[in-house]
Order: sequence, then structure tokens, then C-alpha cells
Amino acid sequence: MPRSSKNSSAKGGPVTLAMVAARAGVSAQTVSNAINSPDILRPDTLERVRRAIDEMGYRPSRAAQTLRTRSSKLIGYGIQPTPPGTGAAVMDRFLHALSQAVDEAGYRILLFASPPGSPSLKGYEELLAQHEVDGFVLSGTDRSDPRQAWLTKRGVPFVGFGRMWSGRPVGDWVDVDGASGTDAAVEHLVTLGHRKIAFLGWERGSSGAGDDRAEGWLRAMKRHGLPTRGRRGQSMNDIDAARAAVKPLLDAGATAVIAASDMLALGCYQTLRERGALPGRDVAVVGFDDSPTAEILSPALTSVAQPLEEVGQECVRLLLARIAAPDAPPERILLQPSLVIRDSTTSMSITDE
Amino acid sequence: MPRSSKNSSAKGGPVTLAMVAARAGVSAQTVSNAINSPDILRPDTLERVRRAIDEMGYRPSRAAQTLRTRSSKLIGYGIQPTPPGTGAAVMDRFLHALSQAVDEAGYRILLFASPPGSPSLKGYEELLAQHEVDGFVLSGTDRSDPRQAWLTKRGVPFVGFGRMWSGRPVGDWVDVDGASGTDAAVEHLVTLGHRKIAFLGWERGSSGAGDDRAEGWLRAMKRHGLPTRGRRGQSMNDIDAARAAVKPLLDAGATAVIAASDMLALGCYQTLRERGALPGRDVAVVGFDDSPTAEILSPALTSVAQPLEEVGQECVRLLLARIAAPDAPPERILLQPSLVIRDSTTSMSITDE
DNA sequence: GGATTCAGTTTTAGCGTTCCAAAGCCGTTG
DNA sequence: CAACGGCTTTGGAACGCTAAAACTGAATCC
Repeated sequence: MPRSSKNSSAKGGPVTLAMVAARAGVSAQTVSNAINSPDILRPDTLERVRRAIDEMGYRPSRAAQTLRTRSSKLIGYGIQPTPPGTGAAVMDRFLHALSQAVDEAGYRILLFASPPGSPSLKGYEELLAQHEVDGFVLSGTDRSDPRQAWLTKRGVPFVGFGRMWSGRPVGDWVDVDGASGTDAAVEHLVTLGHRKIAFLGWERGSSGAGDDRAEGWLRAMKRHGLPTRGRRGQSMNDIDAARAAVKPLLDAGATAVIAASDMLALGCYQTLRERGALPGRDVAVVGFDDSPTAEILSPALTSVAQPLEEVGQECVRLLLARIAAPDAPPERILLQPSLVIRDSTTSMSITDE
Repeated sequence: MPRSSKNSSAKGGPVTLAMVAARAGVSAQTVSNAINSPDILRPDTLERVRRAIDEMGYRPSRAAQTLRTRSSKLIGYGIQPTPPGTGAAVMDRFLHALSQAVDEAGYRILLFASPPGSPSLKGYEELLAQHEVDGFVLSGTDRSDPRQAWLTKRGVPFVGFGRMWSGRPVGDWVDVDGASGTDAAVEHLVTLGHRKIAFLGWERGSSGAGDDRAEGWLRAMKRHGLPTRGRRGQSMNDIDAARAAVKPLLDAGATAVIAASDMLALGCYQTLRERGALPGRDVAVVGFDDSPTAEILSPALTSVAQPLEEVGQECVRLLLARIAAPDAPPERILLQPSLVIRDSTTSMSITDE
């Protein structure tokens, strides 16, 4: 086997199209065709070229391809520093899913640091100007997030993980149906016999996703004819605030609490402990996000899990479709979360009053 | 202000060197020089060219630069799926720090998905062959990790976050001095009056970092003439295993436990709770990694924090140095962690026997 | 039998940048 | 006054690839 000189071997520089062509006794273009449109070659030529490619370990140079085709096969993703206490794990898992999905499509993720605080356009501008990326994946979209409008205006392909809550929707996005998740949580608790089910969320209007989760609880409660007055607590995104915010709910006799995040659920755990009550036995608790902490807690926390792998795949699918057809109508995808049931909502006896 | 046509505007394609040159009334090469070696231009020419660049919003095309200079200014980083329960947050924060540091040096991170399980060379091979990256940052280096040797053999620049524990060290790395962290934890506990200080770690030999952390505890204990026999517990990387493994340590009368990770510390919390003891009041607990969970727990967990921002910066520094001087002697950097003191080790009364 | 088609291949012409060698400028110098 | 040197600037050429046009030779048509 004459693997004479592998690509990127110490000496002699990389193997180029021309070298392969010389070896196979064809022109450079034919080698290019063997790779990009094999079906137009005569079978025996194709075979000969393929052998030469294998023997020389040829891989096309991405830089040259990018320059020629004006497509870098790179997707930009700006990582923001995850605020402490928030589900870093959610973004971590999403990023991995994304990277996997992108790889399978022959693309790669180009990471750039978004400065902390409000998402700035700086990094996006830079990447675009230098023609480094073919599109962007946005995450952590918020109200007053300027990115979607900005990117749309210049016709840059992008997908958001998360709906655009402000104004009328712009561009493609993939999101998880939070309302459906909290709705399912209510169903689960009702099946277990609960009727005084409280919701512990963030301040109304502070986050689109938060309002969405509250909405699901609300509609499910109404559907069952259960009271929601005085059962809704609001807290900042902070463990101690959550601890305090859950108190009036418990005082009002709630036997179950659905929280808008695992962290808020944790605040609930702590208040219960202070009062000598045990989550799961005395009061049922449901979290949101199914963070690693959820299964580590004791008792393990029932939580609404987001299908992050699927979100990643759909993001890539939509983005590539947008790159292929810039003027196609926008597509939006809402995925269903699933309720992961653990000890914090089971094996307890409801003693109404 | 005549910002006639901004770069990447809808019509007309990108602004090129030649266009700027035409406008400034110089040759393309001179524009290139204005950017890459401004000092060789006559001041007035430089000024004229700079104005043209600004007016036209010119940014050089990375693809063309890469093709010409054979340097992509891209650093490869393979993300592995973070096993559940492990500190996803550590890798998340590291990645952010890395990306930030890399940006500041004019480079970017190219992400690729490493398949789960043992680190494979597949992705690295691919990226290299296509000349997509100038170097790699490795993380999660393990015993029997083939990557360092493989990359070294082909002369590819790389830095590891984490020592290479197997065999003799290869290449550059940056790591955190885990032993020093556990050593500091012992010091802290001794100052508080503890003498029966146990260590809860992973199985001996299963992880280099784990053994390192155990070592620091051991040496500090010896330095203070404190007994270590029967004070060392071993557990798998699993919360329930940790729960069980800490029992004999508590039974032997330990008043403090230093854990090799926050998750192991959490197992310790749970066992203490089962026994009606309160971490921090009855038994001091120290974790490792200062994960977000640490400050969220109640009582908040004292933990050894890794200086991840600094690790990221040093990784970049070393990698760029290696790229600049491939044959320079390897450099290794050991950074000091810091002990973040919280409620789990304070405000308690030691009642020795 | 010459014009027409067509699959299969090669030639030409860049993509936008930087390297290299050489040319232009201008004030000194023998 | 021609030759010289340092300082700037310039004109190719090349990096490795692919789109598009041009070219083969054989099969097909009227």
C-alpha cells in the first residue's frame, strides 16, 4: 500500500487538487468534480480519481473553498457569560446539541464572546464584515433584544432559540412550549389529588418565557375549575428572593408548588425545610429545566425537561433552509417539553386541610 | 459624511482591497501595507488610505487572508457532552473565559462535537486536514488520552487544560493546583479548631485530578500531625455512592469533610440530613469547584474555586506562543485555586468528643 | 455526409489577499 | 552630471479552489 505522503505530513506542504490531478492523469477540475458532483464523471475516471485521493490523503482546503464559493460553512454563536445561579447546564447542553447537529450538516460553530450584560451587536458586525460566517444562532433572546431586527435588516440568515417576545415576531425561531410544560405539571398534580396548586414565577413581564410558563399553569387551573387567586408568587431570579416569595403561598395552604425554574424550586425546598416540612411528603414541588441539580437534590425534584437535542437539530434545519432560500417565509417551531417525575411529587398523602 | 456604501450592504458585494486602493489613488499593496505594516508608509499616504478604508467600511476578507497566509486564526475546541451530575458549569465558564481571551488576541474558537465516551481523534484529524485551525485547546484530559501524543507527533500546536497524568508530560498545559486547594481547606478547618478532618474523594487512580486533591489533604494533615488513617473515603462520581461512602467517615467521628467535588459534598449533605445533623453546624463540609450549586445550597457550601478566567487566558497565551515558536521548550503553568468560605464551615462550635 | 447533439473533460478566469522583486522618487555624492 | 543610496510604492504572481465556457470525440439525426 503506497500511502506515500499523507496530508499535512511534516515535509512538502499540503496535498492540493493539482497534485491529485497529476497523479490521476486528469485535470484539476475533474478532481473537483469527483468530489462535488461525482455523478457527472465516467465511472472508471471517478474510480481512478478516488484512488488517487485516498492514496495521497487529499482533503480540500476550506480557505480556498470559502474564498471561491463565498460560503464558509461556519455558523456564528455568541456565548454570553451565564449569570451565576441560572441554568448554565441548559446552555451547555444546548451548545453541545447544536454543535453536533451542525457537524452532521458539514458546518461548524464559530464561537465568539458576547460581552456580559445586554447583547451587543459588536461581535456580529465583526464576523459578518469579514465574511467569516454564513449565519447565526441566537440564544437568550430577550425583550428589547436588538439582534433579530438588525440581522433581518441586513438579510443575514439566523435562527433564534427562543421566541422573540417583543413586538411582532421576526425571522425563524425554535422554542419550547413552556406553557404546555406547566400545564402538564398541573395535570400531574391534579391526578395525584392536589387542588391547591401554587405557581412561583418571576415578576410579571420581566421575561417572556416566564410569563409563558405562568400562562400554562393558569389555563390548566381554570380548566379544572381550581382557584388561582392568591396562588401566584413572584420572585426575582435569586434563591433568597424565592425563599421569601413562596412563604405566602404556603401560608395560604398550597399543597403543591410549580416553580418557573429549578432554582426557584430550590428556594421553595429551603423554606419548606425551615418549617420542618419535607418536599414531596408534605408539599409537592415541581421545577423547570431539569437541570443536573434536579436529580441530585433530595428528594429528587420533579421537573419539566426541555428537549434540547431536538431544539439544536431544528435550529440547524431552519438555519440551513434559510441560507438556502433567503426569501422563503419564516418558519417557527414549538417543541413540547416533558415532565420528568421524581420523588418531590410522589409518594405523599394529601391531607386536604 | 459620505459613507457611500457600507460593507456587506445589500447590493454590490463586499468592498475589496482594490476598491479602496482605487479610491485612495494608490495600489492594492499599499492598502494592505497600511493595515499590516503602517510604519513603512509615508504619513500622508497612510492618512489618505485610512480615510478611504473608513469611508468605505472596508474589512479584509478572512478567507482570502487565510488562503494567502496559511493561518486561519481559528482555534479548535472539541466539546464533549458533559456527563450529568458533573460540573457542566465548570466547562461552561471555562469555555466562556477561553473564548473571551481568544477574541482579544484576534483569534476565534471553532467548536466541534467530540463524540461521547473516550475522546476520539476523528474531529481533530478532520479539522487539521482541511487546514481549518491553527491549533487546539484540549480539556478533560484523562489518563489514556491519546490526543496529546497524537498532536505532538504531527507537530500541531495545542495546550491542555489539565496536566497529562499518564506517562511523562507532553506539550504545554495549564492546570489548577488541586492539592494546594485541599491543603488550604485543611488549614482553614484547622484554624477553626477541627482535628478530625476526613477526605471524600474518588477511587484512587481513577483520575489524576482526584489523586491530586487527595494529596493536598494528606500532606496538610501530616504537616499538622493529624491522623489520616480511616479518614479517607472513596466513592464513584455519583451522588448516592457519595452518600454511602461518607458514612464510615462520620461514624469514625469526623467533624469536617473535604470533598473532591461539590457533588460529593452534596452526598455528604444528604447523609448528614438523614442523621438529623446540619452541615456547617454539626459537621463542616468543603466542596471543590465552586459550582453555582455551592452558593445555592443551604447552608451555602464552602468550596475551592478554580480561577477559570485565568486558566483561559493562560491557555491562549501558551498556545499563541507555541504557534509562534513551534520548537520552543514546553511551558507548564500551575495556577492557585482559592477557598471560598461560606456557611458550611463557619459559625459552628467544635465539641471534641 | 455534413450538421446536431451530448456526455465527459479541459481551459480560462478569477475569488481577495499578501509575498517578492523591481521600479520610482529624491536628495547626496564623487 | 551621472551614479548612488535610502525610502516608498508598484506590478506581477501565487495561495487552492470552482463556475462557466470551451473543447473533444463519438453517437444521432435528416
